Amino acid sequence: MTGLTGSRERVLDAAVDLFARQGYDATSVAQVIDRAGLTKGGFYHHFASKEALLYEVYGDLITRQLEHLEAILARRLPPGETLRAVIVDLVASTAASAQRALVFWRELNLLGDESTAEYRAARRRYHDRVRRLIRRGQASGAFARVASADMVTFMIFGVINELPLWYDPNGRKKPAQIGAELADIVLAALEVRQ
Amino acid sequence: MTGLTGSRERVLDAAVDLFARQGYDATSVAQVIDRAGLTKGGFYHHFASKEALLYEVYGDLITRQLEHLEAILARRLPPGETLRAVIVDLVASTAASAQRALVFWRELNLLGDESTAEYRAARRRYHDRVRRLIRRGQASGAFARVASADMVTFMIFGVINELPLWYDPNGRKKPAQIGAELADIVLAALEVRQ
DNA sequence: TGTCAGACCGACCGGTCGGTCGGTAACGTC
DNA sequence: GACGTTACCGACCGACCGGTCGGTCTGACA
Repeated sequence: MTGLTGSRERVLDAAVDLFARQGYDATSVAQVIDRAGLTKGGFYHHFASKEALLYEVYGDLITRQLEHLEAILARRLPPGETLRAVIVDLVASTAASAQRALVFWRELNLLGDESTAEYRAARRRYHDRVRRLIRRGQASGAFARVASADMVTFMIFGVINELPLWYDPNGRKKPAQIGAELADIVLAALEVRQ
Repeated sequence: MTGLTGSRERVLDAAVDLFARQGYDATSVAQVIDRAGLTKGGFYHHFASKEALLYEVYGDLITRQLEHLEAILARRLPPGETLRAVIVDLVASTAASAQRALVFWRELNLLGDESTAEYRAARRRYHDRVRRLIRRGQASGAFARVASADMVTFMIFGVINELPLWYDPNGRKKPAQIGAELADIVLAALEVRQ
């Protein structure tokens, strides 16, 4: 029955799972095709290289997240509401693609060549957008200057990047709840008090 | 002149740097010995295997951090001051051994066998101590219940684990300053307001 | 001067890696 | 029913991997 599904997708699914569990380097092409149920020849018919497989695993995850971010920013809500929406959305998309997010975040720092430049740039842009949002909020008085915008940004992405390590899709806490909780802490820290 | 230094140390230094930059799997023994200036035979005279090298890179970092933590807890300061001291100390030791911390944190999730059980247990214990500290602070009313102790803990370790990725030893911000800033945000989030 | 141990050398080993390639079977099209 | 295309097979390749091992050099000590 699985034969009906495209080999491409089966390979991709197997690769995501293995890369997430063992890492890219520690996973051999043989392992991937073994689980996907095809052979070397079949694999290299669909993919140019093992590395191409890795890029495909990344997919448009970061690009999609960036689009979401731009959409939220375009709504021009107050800084607090904007930041909350950004965090909730980012947690949701990260949880929904937890394995891919894990591979993305773990391997991107290792592949230093120009082939990952696109993804790296997208990630940096996401980072910059959030930092600017916080900095502007602080400048306008909406957010407290309890810490630098850089530190707050590192904190937000620090949790979310590690989310795939502890998030359990079958657990009690749903992504929306996790996102809300995280937004609560961050906004509490940034709350202006007199 | 470098010949005066022990080969062991030179190998270890080279390994830390290469592992941090490229990852453990992507680094070959040949690369390490090439940089350290000795040969295969010399390397295997000092180390039992490539994996042994990795354990040595971990060293007693996590154990030392755990000892620091216990010492701080033993002082029985108020929750707020304890948490601040813990964060500042953890940031300081992570920054001081940034490369080792990076390798430790990145590779530990990949090596699933029993050889890393010791390190894994130590890390989990550190995690548990901090979470309990926060939970008790919330129970006693010292900390706000803005979010679950789990989430706050994930946030603290999330930033610190990723610190080696952006921390610059030659940068303006010193570890003590980073630690203080991080403690400020966390404590601001946990501050009880009426 | 003889001896011994530790440090180190470098050729070599079996195995695994990512990747190639000539071939074949199924199928839509005319 | 001939033909091109697409999907796939599996034997094979050279490079490189971690690790071994017989041997050499050197310095401390007797």
